[in-house]
Amino acid sequence: MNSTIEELKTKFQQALIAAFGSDYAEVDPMLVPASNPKFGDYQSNAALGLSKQLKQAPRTIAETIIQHLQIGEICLTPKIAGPGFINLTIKPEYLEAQVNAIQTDPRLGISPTKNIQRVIVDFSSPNIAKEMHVGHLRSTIIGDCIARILEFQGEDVLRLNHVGDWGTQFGMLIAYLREVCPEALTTANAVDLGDLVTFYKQAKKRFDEDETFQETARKEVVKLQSGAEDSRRAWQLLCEQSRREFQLIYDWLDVNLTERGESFYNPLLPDVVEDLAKTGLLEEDAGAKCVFLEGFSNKEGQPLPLIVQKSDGGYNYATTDLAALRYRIFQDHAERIIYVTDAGQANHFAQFFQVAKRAGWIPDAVELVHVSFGLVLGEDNKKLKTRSGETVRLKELLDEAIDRARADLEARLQNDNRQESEEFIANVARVIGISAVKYADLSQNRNSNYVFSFDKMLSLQGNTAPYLLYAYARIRSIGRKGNIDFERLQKDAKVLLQEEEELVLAKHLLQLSEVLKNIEEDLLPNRLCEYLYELSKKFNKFYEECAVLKAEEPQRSSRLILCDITARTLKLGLSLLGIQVLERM
RNA sequence: GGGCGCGUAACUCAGCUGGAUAGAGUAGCAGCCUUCUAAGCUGCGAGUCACAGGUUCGAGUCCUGUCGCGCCCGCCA
Repeated sequence: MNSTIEELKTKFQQALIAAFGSDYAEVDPMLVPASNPKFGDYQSNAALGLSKQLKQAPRTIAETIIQHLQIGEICLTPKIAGPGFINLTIKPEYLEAQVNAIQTDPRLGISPTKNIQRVIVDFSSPNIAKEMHVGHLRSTIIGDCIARILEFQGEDVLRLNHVGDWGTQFGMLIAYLREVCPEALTTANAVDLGDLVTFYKQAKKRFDEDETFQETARKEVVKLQSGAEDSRRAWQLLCEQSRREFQLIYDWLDVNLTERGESFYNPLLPDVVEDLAKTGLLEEDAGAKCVFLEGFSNKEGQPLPLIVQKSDGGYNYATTDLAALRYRIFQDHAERIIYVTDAGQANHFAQFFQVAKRAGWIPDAVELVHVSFGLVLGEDNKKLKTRSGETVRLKELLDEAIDRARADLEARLQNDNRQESEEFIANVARVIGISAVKYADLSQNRNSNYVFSFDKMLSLQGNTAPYLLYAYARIRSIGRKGNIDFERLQKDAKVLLQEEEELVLAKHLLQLSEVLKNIEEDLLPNRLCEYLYELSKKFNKFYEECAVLKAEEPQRSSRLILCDITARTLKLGLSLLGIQVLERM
């Protein structure tokens, strides 16, 4: 199914050619949703822009365009308003036909993309032997959502977890554990991740203070990198331990990822440096091999280098990222590579992208995108920390969301005198808690910092997950009450749009495809949240004004169809956010 | 010193390629349940879009500068 806006765009282009000649074939009809419902559904701003070129008044141009416009099937008679806007209102019959068409379509009228791209979404990426923190939570939630949307659009998506499982920190940690807790290096589960994190902090402190220890740690890195049996085994144990811990979080969040950590690229690092040398970009500075960057300077105004091999011969993250980039392009055949990390790494991405481009490693058809996001702040507007100043453990954060959701639910059950099973309560609390956390994150423009507030995200009012889940549950409740078989409804019933609320709802239902198309380009999940929030509001208004079960036929069936499509749209939209729905709540 | 981002209602935030009178939600006030889940709906008030210039028929949106906040800046990731 073609989207209405696309169809209208084509009609406008034809009208422009008919009116002003083929020179105007490329003119953008500037077709956008109306800025205010009283102006109709869509507006074209083309006449205003053409005024200078045609040396005519915008309103005159608008009239000429309308004379050549053949949209009688879709719209009521266009109206010229203000300085020269062309306002369009979609015909109810056209809307009815569109709604009827999507009703029988499992994809709700959204056709998969025709030019399938190989897309890599690199997200989550926690560090082994460290606790996942809220920054990883944002990356995980946003990355998963983007991956889900691209997958639904039909793209060939590879979700990669670029875990920090390599590098100097392991030498440090292993050396330290050899001293204080050798069993951790030989026995699975000898210590839990929390202890490991403590050891890691102690090791870091020791590393910073003790030169002898630094030397021991460096030797340990060399041992590990050269493949020494016991070091290797110790490293593997640490990784497995962390991996299990991460998996618990991913299970809670319902997130799938393919782990391909930094260590994977280890054998490819020497080639990166060698090939850079061949391009002539590589320089040596203070013993380090580096590429000097364009447009980046240090405090003294000197060009800044991207270091790919340290003076001690070791490699660092820039090298790994370059190796990963080449692998993704030449082995995975990625055409679009999306990195979901915090905005603090913007420099790093701009830098190694630049080097890769100058080295000629990025084919024209490949797009590199850093999807960055702001910090998670506490309600004091500072970086989110526990009261004691520690980073917040993700598991505890999710637990608290679920506990609070449960407390809210139980209070309400008591208030309404409802009896529900423990299983029901536990499930509803879990879904609400987790979705509240996810939705709070996704519903904000990712570029800005985000203030984390349990009270706001779990609130029953406003742009929150519970509000959307409630709208869905309300519809399902109608279905139960009326004993409706929505599958059978599809066969013979037709939608009739008469009341204002019905028209408004139907128009909104038809816009999902456009919204998803935009998100595929700008990768802003908050646009989908906004769409779903508007949908819920419009449904609630409809619910308030239009009785469904008590309506007479054929209105009753027609309204049931609207309910059905709304529910399916909410379910689909929420699933793209990584959020489950509840039949009852 | 440089880079990136942000600055919109009392608070938290939307605002898509520049378009009509800048929108939501919270909080406040006033209404609506014998009716499909009131976790809802309706109404009211609330703004120098940080500031100053510029481009344009038209700027919250683009350009330049200033101020404020945050993050990042050579051998950690």
